[in-house]
Formats: sequence, structure tokens, C-alpha cells
Amino acid sequence: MGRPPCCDKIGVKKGPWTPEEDITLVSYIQQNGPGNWRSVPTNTGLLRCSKSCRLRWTNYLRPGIKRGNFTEQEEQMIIHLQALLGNRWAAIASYLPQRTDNDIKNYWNTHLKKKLDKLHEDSDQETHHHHHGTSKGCQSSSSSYETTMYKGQWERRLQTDIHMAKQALCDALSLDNKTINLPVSSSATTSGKSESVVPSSNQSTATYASSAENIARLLPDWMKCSKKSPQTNSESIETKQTQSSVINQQLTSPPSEGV
DNA sequence: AACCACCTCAACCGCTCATTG
DNA sequence: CCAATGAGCGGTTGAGGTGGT
Repeated sequence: MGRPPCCDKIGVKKGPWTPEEDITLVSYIQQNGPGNWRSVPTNTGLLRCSKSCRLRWTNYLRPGIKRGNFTEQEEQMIIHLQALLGNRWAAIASYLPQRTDNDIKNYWNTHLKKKLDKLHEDSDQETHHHHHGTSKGCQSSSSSYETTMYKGQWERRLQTDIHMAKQALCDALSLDNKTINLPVSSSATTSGKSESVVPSSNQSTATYASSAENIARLLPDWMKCSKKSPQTNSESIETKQTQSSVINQQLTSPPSEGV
């Protein structure tokens, strides 16, 4: 509604974040919790717009983020969920708590899309003379999905798909226990309009450790020491123990996106 | 070693949705 | 109920990295 972009302000910095800015942002969020992004630049003195701060936090500094090296299971999950939900990356990301919507989106655009295109080309050639009645696992057919199926059928199908996605994720978790580092904060969704990521007092130390770890990971030369903090280790152990139940909850009662 | 083409991903932009007064 | 504002989402961009010639 005709609101000027917040980033049009003079003196607002753009481009890559510096380590100092990261630290400032993380320590502010440790004290105040995420949210009320509008006030973050003012209160921290960061020359960034609120959007930029939020994005930096959710996509990069937020605790529990796993970067790169998508597993086969994660890949399958993404493909499956994309077919199911379309390009609703935030919704998809809510099923992969360690991944950000941006990360998933990037991975889809750079890897999976090409991969699937190639697969479809191959299968098209093979099944060229067959009719394409069943929309089996076809990512581009989600719209025909909806238009050609009765609602009840579609919902039943969705339930089945969610169940399969759940299975796939559970498999992935059991295979990747060693590397997985789930967010400690209650909200697994990076986005989702119902975001309420205020850490409890018990969580805040773990949250801090994870954030520091994130920064340290980015800046190996800069913060090598804090990376080895024992807090981080115990946090990841705890996290591993609870991750399955967290995922189960999320999949059993999918986020508001539920179709 | 230098150049070029391609790839990746962090960050930005513009839009919509939600909330508030 | 409506307008203003804040927050979140998805598409897109471009700087930096990497591999090939």
C-alpha cells in the first residue's frame, strides 16, 4: 500500500554483513529475543534496515542451521514437498527444521530443478507413447493435482504424502544423527506468520552457543576458540535426543500451511 | 598464468498478509 | 471498517568462487 521501502533510507548499509555486525545482531537478539525487527537497527546502532536484520538472523545466524551437504533423504523430502506444496519454501522449510527457506530455495533452483528436469526428459522419452494420467511425483503437476481430484481424494492423498514425508525425514534423521544440529528454539519454522521464537530462559544459553557457533563457522579465523565450547556439545547431544519428537510433532500437526 | 564461462548462495526487492489504532 | 504499518515470503540478482581452456 504505497509504503516506501524501508531500505530507501539514506545511510542504510547494504551488501554482505561484517563479523562485527553479526556479533552486534546476535548479542542483541540474545538479550531481547527475535522479533520487533523495526526497532533492531535503532537499538543496536546497526546501519541496516529491519528486513536485512531479520533475514540475516533467520537465514544465517539463527541457531541450529545446517548448511550445505543436503542428504539424499533431505533431497527426497524437498522434492516430495515441492510437488505437494509448490514453491512454498517457508512451508517446506518447516518440515526441515535445520534448513532455511532460502537455503532450500537455492538448492532447489541450483540442483534439484535441473536434476528433475533431466529426469523428466528421460522419463518423457520413455513413456512418450503412454498417456500421462497419473500425476505421480510430478513437480509441475501440482495444479492439475488440485483441479482433477475431488477434494476428499486430494486430502487423503495429502495425508499419505505427509506420512511418506514423515517417514523419509525420520530415516534421514536416523542416518544423520551425527551431523544434525536441530534448533533449540521452540519454533522450527524460520518463517511462518505465527512465528514466536522467544527463547525460554533455559534455552537462551544454548541459543547463544549455537549462534556463536554459527558465526564461528563463518569466521574460522576470527572465533576459533568459542567454536569448541562445551555448551555447544551438550546442546547438540540434547538436541539429538529431542529431534525426533520435534519432527513428529511438526509432521503430525503441520504448520498453518496445512492446505 | 591468464582468461573466460559457469555455478553458488547471500542478500535485496517488491509484493502480500497480518496487525493495530 | 479502513488505512497505515510491520513482518514475512518468494523471485531475482550479482559478487565471489571454481573449473576448464
